[in-house]
Amino acid sequence: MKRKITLKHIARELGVSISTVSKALKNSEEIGSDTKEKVQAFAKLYNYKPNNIAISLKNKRTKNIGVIIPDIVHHFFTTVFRGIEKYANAKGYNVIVCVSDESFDKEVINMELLANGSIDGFIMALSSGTQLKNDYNHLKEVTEQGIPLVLFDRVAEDIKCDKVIINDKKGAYNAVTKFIKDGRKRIALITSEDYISVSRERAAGYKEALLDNGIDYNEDLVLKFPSMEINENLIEDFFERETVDAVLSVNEIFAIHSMRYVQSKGLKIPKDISFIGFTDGLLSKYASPGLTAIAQHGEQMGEIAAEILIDKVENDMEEETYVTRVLEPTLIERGSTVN
Amino acid sequence: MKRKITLKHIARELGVSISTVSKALKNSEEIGSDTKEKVQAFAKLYNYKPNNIAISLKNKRTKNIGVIIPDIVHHFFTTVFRGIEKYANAKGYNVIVCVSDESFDKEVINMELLANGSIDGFIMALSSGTQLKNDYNHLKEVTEQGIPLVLFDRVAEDIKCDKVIINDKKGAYNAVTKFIKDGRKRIALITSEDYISVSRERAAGYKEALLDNGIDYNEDLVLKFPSMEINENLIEDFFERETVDAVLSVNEIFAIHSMRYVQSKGLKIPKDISFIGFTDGLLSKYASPGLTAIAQHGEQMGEIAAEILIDKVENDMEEETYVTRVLEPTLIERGSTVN
DNA sequence: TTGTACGCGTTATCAC
DNA sequence: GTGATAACGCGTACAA
Repeated sequence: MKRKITLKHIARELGVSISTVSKALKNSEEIGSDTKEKVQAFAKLYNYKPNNIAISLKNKRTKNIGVIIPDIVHHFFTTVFRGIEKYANAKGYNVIVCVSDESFDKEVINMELLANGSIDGFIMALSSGTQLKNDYNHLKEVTEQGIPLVLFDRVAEDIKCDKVIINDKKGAYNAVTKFIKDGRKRIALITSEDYISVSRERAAGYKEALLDNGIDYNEDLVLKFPSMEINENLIEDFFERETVDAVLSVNEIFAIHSMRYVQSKGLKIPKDISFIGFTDGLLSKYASPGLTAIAQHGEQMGEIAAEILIDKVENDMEEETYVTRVLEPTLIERGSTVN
Repeated sequence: MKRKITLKHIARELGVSISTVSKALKNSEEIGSDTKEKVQAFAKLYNYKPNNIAISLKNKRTKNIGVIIPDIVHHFFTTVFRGIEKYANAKGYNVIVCVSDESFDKEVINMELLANGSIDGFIMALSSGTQLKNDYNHLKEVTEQGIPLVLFDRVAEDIKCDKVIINDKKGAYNAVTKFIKDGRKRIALITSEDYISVSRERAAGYKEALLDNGIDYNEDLVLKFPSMEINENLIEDFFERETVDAVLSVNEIFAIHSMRYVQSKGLKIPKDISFIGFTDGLLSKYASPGLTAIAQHGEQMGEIAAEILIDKVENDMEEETYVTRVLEPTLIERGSTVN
């Protein structure tokens, strides 16, 4: 087993000093060409590579960025992650991922762990636990230490940092407007509780689109799930109770379950009832009929977040100026709506 | 902005030496209780946390594990990752993820980067590029440096390291056996090229099950995609050319596309034609009818891989003994087959 | 042209 | 009980 070789080994072996070796490997002008050659040849032969950790300690830069997301087995987050990883890697950064599992405590623990020197900056989406608790002290502590932070998707108003989001409200607004144009009258919304920032925004867009088109907002047509977990009974109850001809869902899973349920009841999609769902993922694409979806451009979101973060990391400007980039959602039309 | 505080700061502030502070914080018996109290109070007040990088340098242990996977936007890999992350986190390790994007070069670059001190061990699935090239020198170099490596899912015979796989051959064998028991005669296989280890194994199981049941292996019934990319034309040609009453697919995507195509041609699933697909993911669950699937137990796979790796990392035994854990696949029956 | 000395933050050993 | 010193691996200002 050939252990990693260090400058010290090379120096000892060649009978020169460590700094000579260091300089020779950097092709420093100070070093004589014969010594340089000798050192470089030796280094190459033994495949010398500087130790990242030592360099990190010296430079106070790890070239690592920390990503904390609520869930990794989730198409949207995965997509964002790909964007982050792509950009970061191109810039020579590695990505450390921690999953908060929607839990406030895990989010805090992971964050504090990474903040002790392991990373140069954070990119994260708040866990639902954190949004529910509405406690952002862990974020504040990190930013006060001068560690850059970029939030995406699930953000909070009162955290001072850079943010990348999509215009959720507009996405919902456009979807509902399309329903109305298509002649739909009883438009339902399937969502989660309001403490999730994106759900709140989407619900607002839903409501506004209705009102702008002279349709009353009817709370009976809104099905709110207490968590991100699916509950078949609630779906069943809802569709038994209410007659609707269009459904906007804040995520794919809720939409797909609803589609299957109404289909099992003999309704035709999109003739009898129309569907649009947020997060243009695999399920939307492969459902039958295909689910018209509001694309959130996760990959782009990730790239932008990484770009903002790395820029901050590399040019640590003292001034506290934060940007919020708002991406425009896109409606991907498929068989679940008429077009 | 309150920068991170170090032992040195505390020492200077309290007028004691650095080593005294270090010991006091570790509750060392050597230090007087009044000094200890003073130091601990101060450290708490200023929220002192040891610097991970410095500790890593000293201990030659990073408490990071490197995960290199071909693709993150892929349900199976994502599932495995969750298992890894869960176990690693519970053991106090962080996970650095790199995506090889199915490319040999990226795999090599990422691996070398991380191997220079950033991680204590690797968990990875080979990229298709690497399997095609059949070049494993980068893995060899890493293991020869004494860095533990665990391969999962996409492995190669001649790499000396620990491995976690599922019995792909058996999964395919069982699926085909089920088809035959259900009275199916013309059983197709949709797969990718053989250089992908799992596809090769699955094809072998398919063949063996046929032969064991007295059915000739007919190459015309095997549709091979040149890459993991879907190609609608190939599917169309295949089903126009061949009449089949059962299809085993090495992944969900191929299966779903095929199902949609034959449905569009008026065939009924499972009456006229039956489907089973590998990788029990979201698509299988939500297809209509649901796709009977061979579950690969990704999360469990990840946990086992992490367990093996961390065990090796923490008890770096010199003896080179490697294990290969083989998980049993499970058939999840849904509407695409009769049961 | 080469080498010495110091610092990054921490811990362990040994001396006082 | 407390502190000085060395070491982890590297880079660099400064001295020779």
